[in-house]
Amino acid sequence: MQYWSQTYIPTLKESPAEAEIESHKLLLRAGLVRRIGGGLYAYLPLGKRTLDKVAQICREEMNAAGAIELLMPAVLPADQWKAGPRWNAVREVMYEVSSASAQAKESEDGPQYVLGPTHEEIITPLIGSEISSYRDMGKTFYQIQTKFRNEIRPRYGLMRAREFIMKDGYSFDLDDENAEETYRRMAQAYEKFFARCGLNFISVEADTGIMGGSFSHEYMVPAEVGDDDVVYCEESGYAANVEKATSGLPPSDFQDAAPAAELEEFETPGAVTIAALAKEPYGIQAEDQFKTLIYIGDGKPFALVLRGCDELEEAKLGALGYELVRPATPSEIEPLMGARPGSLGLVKGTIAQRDKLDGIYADETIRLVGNGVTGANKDGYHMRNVNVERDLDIDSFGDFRRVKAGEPCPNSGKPLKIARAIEVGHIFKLGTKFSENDSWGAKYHDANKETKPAVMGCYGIGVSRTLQAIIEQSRDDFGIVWPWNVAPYHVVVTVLDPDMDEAMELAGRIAEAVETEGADTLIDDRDERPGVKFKDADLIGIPLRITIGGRGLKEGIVEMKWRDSKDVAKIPIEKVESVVTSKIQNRSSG
RNA sequence: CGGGGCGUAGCUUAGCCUGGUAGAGCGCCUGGUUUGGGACCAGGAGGUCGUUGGUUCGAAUCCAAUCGCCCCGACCA
Repeated sequence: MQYWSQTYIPTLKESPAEAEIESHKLLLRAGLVRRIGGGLYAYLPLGKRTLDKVAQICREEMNAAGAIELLMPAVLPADQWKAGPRWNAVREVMYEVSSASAQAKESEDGPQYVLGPTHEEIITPLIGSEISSYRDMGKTFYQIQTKFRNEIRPRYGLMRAREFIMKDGYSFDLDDENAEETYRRMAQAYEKFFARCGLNFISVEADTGIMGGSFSHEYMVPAEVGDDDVVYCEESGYAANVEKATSGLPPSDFQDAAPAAELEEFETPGAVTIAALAKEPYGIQAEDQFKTLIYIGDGKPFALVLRGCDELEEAKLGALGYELVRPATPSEIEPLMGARPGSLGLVKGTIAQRDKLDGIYADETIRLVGNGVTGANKDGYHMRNVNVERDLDIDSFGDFRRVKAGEPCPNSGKPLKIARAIEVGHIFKLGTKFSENDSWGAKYHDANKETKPAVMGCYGIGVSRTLQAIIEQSRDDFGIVWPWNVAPYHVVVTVLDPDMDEAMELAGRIAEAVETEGADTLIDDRDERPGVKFKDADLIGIPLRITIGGRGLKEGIVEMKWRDSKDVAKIPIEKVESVVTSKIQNRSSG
């Protein structure tokens, strides 16, 4: 048990200006965290307690799923990253660490150390050097640790911070089959973990991004303030991150629209946007236009074509196999194509330097366009009656467009919905991307003495982000409404007259009884007015409040109120210990 | 990195446009009256007005630079 006067819970009546969203305001107002710098937070005692609760539940579920906890350093040798497959891609989000004496050397060779943003590059050679027999395969290791990522724009408090707490796990299996079994087991552990945190969440198909690997799922908490868009269908259960989502457009049996008219060039002075061509005097619907985009992949330009009405989903460019991809600049585009952006097209024979293009990729849905319009690679000119097979110079087709709400679900055909969500977990089946490396990978000898790479998976949970996601989802006008399992204290005994020995003794007895049930108790013994105590108890969101007041004592009762209910129960003092403990048993088991 | 906004006491902010040397509420300290949903009275402490430079007799106020924070975008393992 803890006396309020002995701990430190600095609640605020007003929200500091730094906070924009409700969960961030409540983190500050309830005295859980304070900002130290941009994207950097100190956990005050109440925040630390809650963070520990979330981490402990995570630990329990990982252990229950057979994972083994370890702890790796946060300061990592840069050489180990440089030897890995994604140094260049990941470097810009990494903090570099240098000692004063090493700085001169580092300026030439890059940093000597980095702060760990994740640990594949560390655990793979670690386990690789430890394990060499197939008998030792089938292990999953995890740690709960501070991670560092130089977010371009930290925001929303703990939601996207430069330093955050993460549970990262890594599995090493004999083969694909075993790896997929591990993946399923971790997925189940994730479901249990988020459920125990009291979260409403969904798992969605996700893009593997820079991590690579064969497939992945994200755990998403629906919330307006989320950073991700989730595409879903209630009918079929289909759910995917918009980066990954596909729709039933185009239909699987569709055919190219038939060419019907002669290709011709026409003047379009000043019209350099899809919208401009859609207006008079041209009146060409966006659906009937081709959108041509030039990107640079690992230094090599390539072209993309989509329907004018569609947006490129950049994450889908990952399928093209480049390590670093960025949009080309106008000065790169003009000599290549022969025109500035706005007049670009991919009609055969019109591209100034076709041989410089590393590839021309088309979204499948452009096949729906017949007699379309595209740029002529000549400023101020477009071409009409453009047809896909006949006229466009395409190397391959793929899925590059971003799905829009209302499009048919790929499984059920019903309209897809889109919702904002917070990503709180992400699991990947990695395959052998890391383990197969000859010099530092993780390989084992099988029963036939053959050397094989371990089939890996990796599993992340944003522990500190989960904490804030819980608040975002579990609050009301008065403050946080903690789910039982993650509440910093389960019960607050609000003593309205702490000067009365009788009241304080009763509070102590109740707290002792409650703690034997495993419930953490906070006794509000402060010399404050009742209103202040009630407001603070609501703000910090303790699930159960027992109020002891002089008035009630005269009647021989105390009051019991759940944070998520308006009802106040009056309980005779002689029964209070048994009543409260039985209520707690119900709540903590349910 | 591009666009926008904001930096005045621990927190929320007024004052800035139209220059004359800083005010309020909350919080904090002292005393008193209060005591079941953020009390009241009296007194008090606390601010190099983000920083630096410039204009001016005089700068929180005007100008410039810089730093920091917030929002939108880009980015996001």
